[in-house]
Amino acid sequence: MLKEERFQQILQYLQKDHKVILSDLSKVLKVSEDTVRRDIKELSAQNLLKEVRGGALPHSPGPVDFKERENYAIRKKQVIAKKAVGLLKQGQVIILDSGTSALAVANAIPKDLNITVVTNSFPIIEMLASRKDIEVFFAGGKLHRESFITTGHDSISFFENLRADIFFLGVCSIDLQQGVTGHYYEECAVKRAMIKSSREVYALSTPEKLNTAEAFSICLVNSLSGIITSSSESSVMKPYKDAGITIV
Amino acid sequence: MLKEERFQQILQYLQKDHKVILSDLSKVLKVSEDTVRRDIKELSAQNLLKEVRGGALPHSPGPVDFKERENYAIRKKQVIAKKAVGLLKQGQVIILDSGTSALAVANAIPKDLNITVVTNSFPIIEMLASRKDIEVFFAGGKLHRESFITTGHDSISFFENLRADIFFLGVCSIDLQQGVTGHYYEECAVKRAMIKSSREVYALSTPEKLNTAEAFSICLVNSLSGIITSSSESSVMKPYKDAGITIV
DNA sequence: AATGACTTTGCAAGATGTTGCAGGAAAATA
DNA sequence: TATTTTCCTGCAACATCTTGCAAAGTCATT
Repeated sequence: MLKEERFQQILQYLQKDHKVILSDLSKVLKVSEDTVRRDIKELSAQNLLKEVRGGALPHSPGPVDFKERENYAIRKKQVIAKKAVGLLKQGQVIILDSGTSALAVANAIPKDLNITVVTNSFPIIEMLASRKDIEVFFAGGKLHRESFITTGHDSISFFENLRADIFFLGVCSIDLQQGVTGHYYEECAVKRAMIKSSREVYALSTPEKLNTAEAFSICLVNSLSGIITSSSESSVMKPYKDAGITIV
Repeated sequence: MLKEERFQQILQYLQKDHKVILSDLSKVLKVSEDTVRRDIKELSAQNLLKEVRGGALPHSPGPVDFKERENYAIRKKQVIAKKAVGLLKQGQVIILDSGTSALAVANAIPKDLNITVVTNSFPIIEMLASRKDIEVFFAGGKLHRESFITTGHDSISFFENLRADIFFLGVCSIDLQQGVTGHYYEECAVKRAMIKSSREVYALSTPEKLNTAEAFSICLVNSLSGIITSSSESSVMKPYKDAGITIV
């Protein structure tokens, strides 16, 4: 059985019984208790459960189906998120964009990384509110209700006065010719400022967003340090690789 | 049974019966009284309940749930909120502070007023997210987790570049001699900037906050345009009235 | 296939956490 | 004050966790 399979099973049991116990899982999954313990430690680092002595509990014992729905979207993008946080190094300053992909990245930030997060997205603030190990800065500006972010001059100038190590550009359309494009003018303007202020820029993109374009231009594909995607089909990514773009 | 499970159960019983008794819990949870005592001591250290001789009590009377408490507080402060929104005029720019009083004001803003709200409080943004008739600006800065606001240079300079009609100063201590004072240095610094940028400043204060003082000074009482309070007892307010302060 | 770098797994020894118990201290009650 | 109840402390037995290590497995490259 693959490690990821075990992860899924552990989370499933947790959802069903509202707790899991090391010795039980060891029997059911037919691996040693040590392995289960290590699995749980890893899942805990991803904020998917709470590690306790002897087993694990759901992270929030509150209303299950409410959080579940949000978690669903995040879990689907965990492949992307995992790749993204893999790029992070101790003490870095990162910019997190809006969108569920960026939210998944925020959720996946490991415990002991001591990074600083800068964002203009309210959902990300909510996600990181309880993470006392992460320093969080928020870019002020006008509330943009469609994306639940701030935009406008204030937001842009906030990012202009900043130098970040990595910027994770949230879900948007990517096309080799058109570059990266977005739907709202104001939002794209802020994204451009974020790009300018970052040493590296990684676009988070699910495969279906590739080879599509929207109204407003954000940047050319060669401005990107790389594209992070969940796709394993190399055929979709090949044109980008051929164009010299790093695919994570 | 896991230790954390016991914790949850103890808290559950506490919520249901408004008290728990060591000997009872010992029987129900099938552990020794000493263990229950140690559990309660630990929960008490986390401020989740109040340890008393022979058992434990809920920490604060009233709703335990976070959101519930928010609603509860808002309802209590509706008198203040109603008085506050009575001062508003079409098209004005207002600054809303942090705290539940200001949140109650945000909640009470009438539909057709077309005002612009500026704030550094995340709960207020959440409250106003669906109000498409209100233009909302948010002051960026460093996330201050205790109050769920932004603070620091960015936040202050945001307010410095602003001219508001009215500022509703959130819950804080007021005393005739000490003036208006607050608990966190950073928070107070932002409040001072808000005051400077506003034509009128109204303090929102429940009666129990009057004649108390905290560590950091925000302003003198004569810098206030008035105090908005729910108290109908004129005896409490008389010294302030005598000092020439408007009481709403 | 074979190689080498890397990850995963199970094991063992020592460290740490948890629990119930006993004896004495402290607080409430009579 | 005497008595009862509850609380704290230290301790021993036990369960669980951490760490390091070696064997087995995985993967890309040759």
